[in-house]
Amino acid sequence: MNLILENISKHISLTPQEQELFLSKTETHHYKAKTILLNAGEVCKNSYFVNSGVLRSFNINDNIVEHVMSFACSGWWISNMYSLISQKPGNLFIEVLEDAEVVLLSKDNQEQLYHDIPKLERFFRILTENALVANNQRIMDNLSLSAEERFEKFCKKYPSLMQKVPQKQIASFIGVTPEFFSKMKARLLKKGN
Amino acid sequence: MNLILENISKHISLTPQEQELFLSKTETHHYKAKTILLNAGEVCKNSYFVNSGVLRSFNINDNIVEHVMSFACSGWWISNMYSLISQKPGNLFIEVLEDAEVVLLSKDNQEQLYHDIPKLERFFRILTENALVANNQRIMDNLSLSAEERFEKFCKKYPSLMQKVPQKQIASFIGVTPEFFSKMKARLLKKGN
DNA sequence: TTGTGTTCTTAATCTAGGTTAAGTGCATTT
DNA sequence: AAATGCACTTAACCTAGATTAAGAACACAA
Repeated sequence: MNLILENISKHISLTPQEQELFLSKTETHHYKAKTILLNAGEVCKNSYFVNSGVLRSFNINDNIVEHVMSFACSGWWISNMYSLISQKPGNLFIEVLEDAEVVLLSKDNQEQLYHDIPKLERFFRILTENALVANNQRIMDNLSLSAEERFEKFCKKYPSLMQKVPQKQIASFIGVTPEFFSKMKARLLKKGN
Repeated sequence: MNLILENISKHISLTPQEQELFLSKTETHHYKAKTILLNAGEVCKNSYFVNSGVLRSFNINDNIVEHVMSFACSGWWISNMYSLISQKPGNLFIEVLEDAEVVLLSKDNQEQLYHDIPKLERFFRILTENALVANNQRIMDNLSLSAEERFEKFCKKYPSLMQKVPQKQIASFIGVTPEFFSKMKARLLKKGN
């Protein structure tokens, strides 16, 4: 079955016609690793749902340092929410890390769907609530945990990502330099586990 | 006019009857400073909308250190979203910092309202989206800015809070110790501005 | 097959911010 | 009016994590 419909059906139920309407408003594309789906400075036109592969969003500050905002693998949505809802240029890049099949839902079509299938308001509300809870937790973790503790939490939460993405990007995600991450990893391996 | 209805009308329009129904599902209370509206370990039953005064949410970790998750003043909502949606015990406290008038909306009534006035799904979706954008920004700031830069941003974003809340709580919010905050503030004052 | 780049590691050195501790100036309670 | 407790400051010292630099291991393009 279709992953995105499965995803939706966890929170609301759509009739077959509604499902078809929904899908008709999306586009599915295949992208090679390193493809940039959104550049900083552009207005974000789409939400991206990952069928397979891995994407990430990140920003680059003045010092030419990348900061990873989020990863998305199979079953996850990713976008620049700020830019998407304000339709102003954002400062996030969205990039393919591993060859991916991605479902695109444009902002216009999303608004259209809210109109045609009001239940979808509920679905996206719940989706956004869950994202907010995850972000709340990440903020608390950044305020209260050491780099080592954040790393351990990351490993438990996203075990599959450890293999899939370059570790310098995990370092960036949890908020340390690649050099420190490497040192920390060696330290953890030494003292078992 | 009623602040909460004004708030809602910025995103959706309710008929007078709907407005009345909405209000009938809420309770308004007055609380003295230092009142705890929610304790860590409890299940969060309400969303809180601040008519006047100031609230904050925070957690206390093993070391007996407080970490401020959020402030809420006039016109803002506050809750423990994790606990509210999962109905599991959370680890946040919600406390009144300055005598406050607060509108309570229980989870049950909120669900009831989604049913009776589906437009409210849209309102709360938009509310949650905006909160998510703000949290995204806070995560980026924590990853990429120095304490000094985060402090300056805080001052610009919430000028009124600087006067209203103890500075040790602002320190906690931006992620530094009160001692370092004090030192940093003195440094900034010295070099003008 | 030899470049050219990219990721990862290691190590020396540095610093932003934490810790500990002591003291000051308030409110608020008694 | 004394006492207790917070919020804030200052200063000495400490450390998690950053910076700089160099080399190793690998990928992949020409």
